[in-house]
Amino acid sequence: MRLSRYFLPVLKETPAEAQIVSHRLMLRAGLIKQASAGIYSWLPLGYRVLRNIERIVHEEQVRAGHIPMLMPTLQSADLWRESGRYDAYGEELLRIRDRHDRDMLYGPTNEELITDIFRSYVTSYKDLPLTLYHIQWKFRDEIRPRFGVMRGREFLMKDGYNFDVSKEAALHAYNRHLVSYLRTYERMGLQAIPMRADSGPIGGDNTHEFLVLASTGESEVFYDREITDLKFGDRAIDYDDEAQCRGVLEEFTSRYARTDETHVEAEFHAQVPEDRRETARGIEVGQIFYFGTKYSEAMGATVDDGQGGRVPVHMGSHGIGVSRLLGAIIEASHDDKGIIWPEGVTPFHCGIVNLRQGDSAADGASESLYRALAAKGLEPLYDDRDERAGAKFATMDLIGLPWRITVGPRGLEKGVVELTSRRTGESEEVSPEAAVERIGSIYDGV
RNA sequence: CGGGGCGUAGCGCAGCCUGGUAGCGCAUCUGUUUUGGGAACAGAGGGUCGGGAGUUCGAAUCUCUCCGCCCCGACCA
Repeated sequence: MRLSRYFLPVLKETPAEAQIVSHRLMLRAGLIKQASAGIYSWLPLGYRVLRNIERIVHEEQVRAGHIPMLMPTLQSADLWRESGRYDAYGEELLRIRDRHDRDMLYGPTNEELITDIFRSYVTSYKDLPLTLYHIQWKFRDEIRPRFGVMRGREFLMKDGYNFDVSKEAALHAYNRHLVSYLRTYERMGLQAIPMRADSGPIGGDNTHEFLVLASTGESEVFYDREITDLKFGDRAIDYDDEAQCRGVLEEFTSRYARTDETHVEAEFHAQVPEDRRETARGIEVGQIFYFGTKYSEAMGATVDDGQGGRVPVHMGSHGIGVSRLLGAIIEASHDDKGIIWPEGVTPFHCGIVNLRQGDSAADGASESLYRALAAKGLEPLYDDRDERAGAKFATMDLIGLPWRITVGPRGLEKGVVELTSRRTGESEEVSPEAAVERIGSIYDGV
């Protein structure tokens, strides 16, 4: 993409309403624009990151054997009356009436819809196990939206639902989700720690939240410092292997890690030596639940058990806050100049800064770099504006592309361009061909 | 919803207390000189001062009312 033809409204000054760094940077870098309280438009650059996060979530879900689909945002109140949640959910549920005076609602979650789909078609244990998921906009009419996309009212969420014939099978689904979530967050450059959580209005008694440590997080967290040394990495995993999935769960959840909702000081002290006790703040970026037959019983989702009877299916639900992840990633990865995108989610693979627009050598070298990167399947953002170098660097630093190639007449006389890491700030002079190779190899396997 | 605050040019703000018909910085546009970390000079455009009502000869300014937004608290991906 050529910056001169793109739509990237960066702000030099910080908008007054933004309190936390990720919100400020999202506004300044031209990622989002507030439409009304807790509701945002995704501008082109922010949309690219959102789509990248979505893509990673899809890839990891499919890898775990889960099946993508799409359910509507607007739902009939009738299903929610069936589950009992139409009245139980409270003011966060946005209730809407259509022209025929039918009660509708903007879905805050989808247990009812998915259970209705399931019971309409699935009648045999032979069709299980089954996990369906979608990535769809949700609406929760928060009392006080704040922190930009971190606590919006409208937000994009991946929510998945597993259906299993027994509790044991459903717990494997739970473990499988935990493993796939660990992989998902790591691909985005995040460390998200599973912590024992509270079930809230979804219900159920087996649940973990995934927390990204950040000083601006809304939850207070208590954990054993050893947990932060755990990495899932690129280990091979067979998602159908129950023992393997359970092993990962045990590895990542055996140490003390809880949010303020479930924290018990005495247990914390008993289980963790003093020098490893950490108290910090965290951003919740996902949650997994096993809730048994709560919805299947209420809504009659049963299957033949193979022995002539019918049993309600065991279910769980699993969520990843896709739009919130942008905020979480920025909170975890920025400096005083702007965002630093992890390679996995960056909106463009690298920036090209032409220091002397209009200089035929610099223009020509920039153009050929641009084409060479594109030929490798990479998408560079080429700042071809007739601006001074400082302004171009400031823009690149703000929007946070992890790599930058700087092209100028002086370097070209020596046959080199400058390759700079946004994260470390370190530069090296290499030939244009070597720069293309290096960027290509960085993104191999990302 | 309770408490606090804000709404004036695209953005950030001053002006309001003490009424006299709107200003600063950045951005934008034109021109010239510039160009290796947010350029300089000269000129230009852009505002029914959130909406409505009232007081007044006269309202951004005072009063009432509605709307929107932000912050602190109770709720949550």
